[in-house]
Amino acid sequence: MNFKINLPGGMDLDATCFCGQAFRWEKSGDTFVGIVNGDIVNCKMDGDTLIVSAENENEEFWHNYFGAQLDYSALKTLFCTDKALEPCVKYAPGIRVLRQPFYETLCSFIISQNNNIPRIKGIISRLCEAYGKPLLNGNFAFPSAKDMAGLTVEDLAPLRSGFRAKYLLDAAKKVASGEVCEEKLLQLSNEDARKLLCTIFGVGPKVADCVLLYSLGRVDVIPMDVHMKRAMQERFPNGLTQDVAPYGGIAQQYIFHHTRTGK
DNA sequence: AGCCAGGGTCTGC
DNA sequence: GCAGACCATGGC
Repeated sequence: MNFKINLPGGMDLDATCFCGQAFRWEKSGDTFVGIVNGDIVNCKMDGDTLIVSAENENEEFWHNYFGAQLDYSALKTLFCTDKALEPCVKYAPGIRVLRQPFYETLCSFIISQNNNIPRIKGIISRLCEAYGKPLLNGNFAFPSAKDMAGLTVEDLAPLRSGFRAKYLLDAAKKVASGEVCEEKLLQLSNEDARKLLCTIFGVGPKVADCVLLYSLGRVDVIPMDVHMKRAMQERFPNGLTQDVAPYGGIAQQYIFHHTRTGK
């Protein structure tokens, strides 16, 4: 099924898919192919319009996924009133923060700890291949919590995820049992949701904040990794402005991408 | 060889 | 509450 989504302020698919927030997108010519919720998704931009080809016809879902409810044009105008933030926005103005499936996001950022992006992608790819549902063309869905809840660390050995394997299994068990679930988290404040996420063995403040921002839509949450800590110290000694703070997570994405790949 | 990568846990003060 | 060791793996 094909449909179009209007994205105010446009989107740079290249920057958005490869700025360290999502790990299951590939570029194929001028098309971007992602695996999302067990669906192979093909995307292309036409001006400010996103053309999506996917089996999942729930337009609401894709609106959510690509943050279509947010006017990035207005956001960027706001961000550029901060002269320290402006160069980060101008460096890759087409970045959007995606709202991704809960369990996949949780696992992905558990895997991300003390790790680099290419290796994160590799581990996730091997996890899907081993325990995810087969899709067309040799693709695999991200496994569900129930798919993984009965596994052992030995079962995860082929992933070469190192010390993170036991963390993944505790996340799988707590999500499969409903002890930690998206429905609960959505009702909680940032602080309480963070606390609940941190009951998972191997989930600390940074991973929890990534889940809050990239899956639960808390765009005011700023995950602080080493790059962001450095960037904030050097470029934003007084923090973000009061006007920007409610969208701090989105500003973070521009800052993170700029400090990592800019010069 | 040593350092770093979108950290967290555990121990000891 | 906070610093430091330790944790697997791979690229540079």
